[in-house]
Amino acid sequence: MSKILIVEDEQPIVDLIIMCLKASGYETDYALDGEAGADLICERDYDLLLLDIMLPKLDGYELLAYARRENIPVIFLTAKGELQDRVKGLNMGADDYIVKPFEPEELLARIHCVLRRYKSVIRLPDIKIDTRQRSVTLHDQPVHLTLKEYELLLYLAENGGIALSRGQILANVWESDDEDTRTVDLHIQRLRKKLNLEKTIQTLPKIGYRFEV
Amino acid sequence: MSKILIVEDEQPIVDLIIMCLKASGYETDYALDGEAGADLICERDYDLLLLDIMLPKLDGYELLAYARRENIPVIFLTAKGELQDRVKGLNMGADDYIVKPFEPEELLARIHCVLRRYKSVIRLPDIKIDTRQRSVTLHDQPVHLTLKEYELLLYLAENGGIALSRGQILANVWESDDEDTRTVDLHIQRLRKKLNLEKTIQTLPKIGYRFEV
DNA sequence: AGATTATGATACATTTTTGATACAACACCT
DNA sequence: AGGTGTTGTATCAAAAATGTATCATAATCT
Repeated sequence: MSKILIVEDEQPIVDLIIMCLKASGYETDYALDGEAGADLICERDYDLLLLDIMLPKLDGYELLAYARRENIPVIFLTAKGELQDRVKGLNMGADDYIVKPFEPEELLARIHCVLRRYKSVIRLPDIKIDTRQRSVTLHDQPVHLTLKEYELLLYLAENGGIALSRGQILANVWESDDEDTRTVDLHIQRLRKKLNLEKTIQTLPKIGYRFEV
Repeated sequence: MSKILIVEDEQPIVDLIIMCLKASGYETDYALDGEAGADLICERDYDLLLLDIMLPKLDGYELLAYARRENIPVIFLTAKGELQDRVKGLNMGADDYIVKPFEPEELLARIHCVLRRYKSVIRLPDIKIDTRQRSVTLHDQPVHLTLKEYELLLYLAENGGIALSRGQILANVWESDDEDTRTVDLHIQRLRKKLNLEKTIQTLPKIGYRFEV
């Protein structure tokens, strides 16, 4: 079952949440300040974080950065007045928020929703990409991709069905605006070869490429 | 009418733009820094963004990323010297740019153009054009068009019912002012053949062509 | 009608773009 | 220093796109 970390400095709230989660079969850990939370995030592997924003030592936003690094979804626990916080958190990449005080049912619903929505695994025909492990398999056989190959694959997969110019690809994967280079073509070739994507990655002559979905 | 968000840190420019847009019947919002802009983009639904590049807190490129996520077209407002910015922006997927200071008429023209162009699916009898995919189907069967064929079709479809001279077509699709060439005729033929447009693309002898709608 | 001009159809030559391969530069690790 | 892996450039071959030339056909004009 999923493992959830709670970082929240008010013990009674922590206890309440843990009770709820245990009852629903989730595994839980908790930390009462940001630093302890950060340590746990690094040490262990969680499927979801519940983060208070106002925390001693390290605040929720900083923990959010940790979470992003490890690709763990986050739900913020915000106090009533902190609408701005909420917006900022969502902008920074939180997956949801819940306003304290909340009903246990609502919390569970949101957790369920985020976990379901949060696909660290992208499934394509024959290919599976696990963004948390940064691993790719073809017919369940692991395939080694270099960094650029992996990033390119991800970009293509995320933009499946859309025509992408070389310029766009370069800008987004390489963060370059070079015009006169065949780098993209070469990496497309390598991906096609490694993952049998000859048909899936369509060449659009004079335009660029399109990843068929 | 369309809703447009302006993100620009110079209030006088904002006021000017708002005045223009209101006069043309657009609904407007504005933000004076990148963060406020990001919040608005997430909260509300815009049809178009006008983005300055140099902005406090979050720059135009970052906002562009937000826009891409929500599929909102973007026009950059660039200062005179920033040609590189312009190129980078276009590569990253901006739809147009305009150099400050600009004439209100020009801004309106570009806005109009982008909004029209950004409709991603154009439906014609039997034919569907998806501009995001850069794909064309005839009776739901994909039809392969070359770049020029595709651009020509788009131009014709956008100017349905209007008589177009070869000169106009050449100017708009080929960006050429060649006089003595049969290129247009040839491409019209190819389109007619590929998409059963013998009747739909009317020949206007001594004039040019007209796409019937 | 016959001449003239404009357009349609086809074939082909040219140019441009992409695929494939080899290799050089570079970083990283031991 | 040597080995390994990644990344991008250079080169050539293959494929695709594009435009010209040519001739047939249709429309127009005197």
